[in-house]
Amino acid sequence: METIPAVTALSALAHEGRLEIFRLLVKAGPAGLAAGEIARLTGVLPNTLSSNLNILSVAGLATSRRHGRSIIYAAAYDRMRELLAFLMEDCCAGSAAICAPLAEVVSRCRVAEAVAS
Amino acid sequence: METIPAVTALSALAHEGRLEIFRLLVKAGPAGLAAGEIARLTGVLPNTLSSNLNILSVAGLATSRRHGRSIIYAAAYDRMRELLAFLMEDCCAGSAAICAPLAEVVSRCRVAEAVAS
DNA sequence: CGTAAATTTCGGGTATTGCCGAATTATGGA
DNA sequence: TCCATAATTCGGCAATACCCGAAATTTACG
Repeated sequence: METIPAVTALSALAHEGRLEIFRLLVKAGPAGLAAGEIARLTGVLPNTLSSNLNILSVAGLATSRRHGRSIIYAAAYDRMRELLAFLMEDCCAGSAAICAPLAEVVSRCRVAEAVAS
Repeated sequence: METIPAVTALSALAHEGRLEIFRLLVKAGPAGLAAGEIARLTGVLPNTLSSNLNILSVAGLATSRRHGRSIIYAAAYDRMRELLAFLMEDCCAGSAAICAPLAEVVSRCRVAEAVAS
């Protein structure tokens, strides 16, 4: 991942409301959530939400598809993984002090998945 | 790590110039870099740099100490690790699709460190 | 002391962001 | 067709971010 898209993605996540939206989308999984449902869950106005969903989409962190009258948003797992890889490889360039301890976090994630499935 | 400091850190990194500064600091290691040296390396004006260094410091991503007439800035490895852990655990809450593939990135970082040492 | 060097702080002007109310578009159903 | 629903787009306003030149602060050194 290059610098500019990484900065765009970081900027998209550097907002409390959008971070909450992204969190909801990740929890919802590939099935995603309708915009209206996100508005209901978060309590934000539909137009504000629409703007923030668009920012996440432009940053590549969310995808959208129409389903009847609703538009379903889903987290873009690949993009988020790319962003994390960018940050980690960027950080690890000089030292492993940051990334090496994250091995435990990664392994915990895998365990969580194994338990869930 | 809680949401607010995470958003602050993300916001600090969501800026091309500050991301470049942080990258330089990480590469420089615990020894850090003098503000003037960063200014020379990046070509930004000293006052603009000072402002961005302050933003990184407030976000907890950089530390500073005086050394003679210079002020040495260094990357705050712990804070960056906390931020990455926050993002990964936040992402992994529902699925390992994002974090599990990062195991390879982590292992590559460790190898790099082993080679370097 | 007095001066130079390193960095920060101050003040501004411009650009961007964020939020809201209102209007608009798009879809599904009676 | 007509209406209700879902979501977006538009216009404006307040707040914030960014960058710069100039001045101030802090430290080192003769």
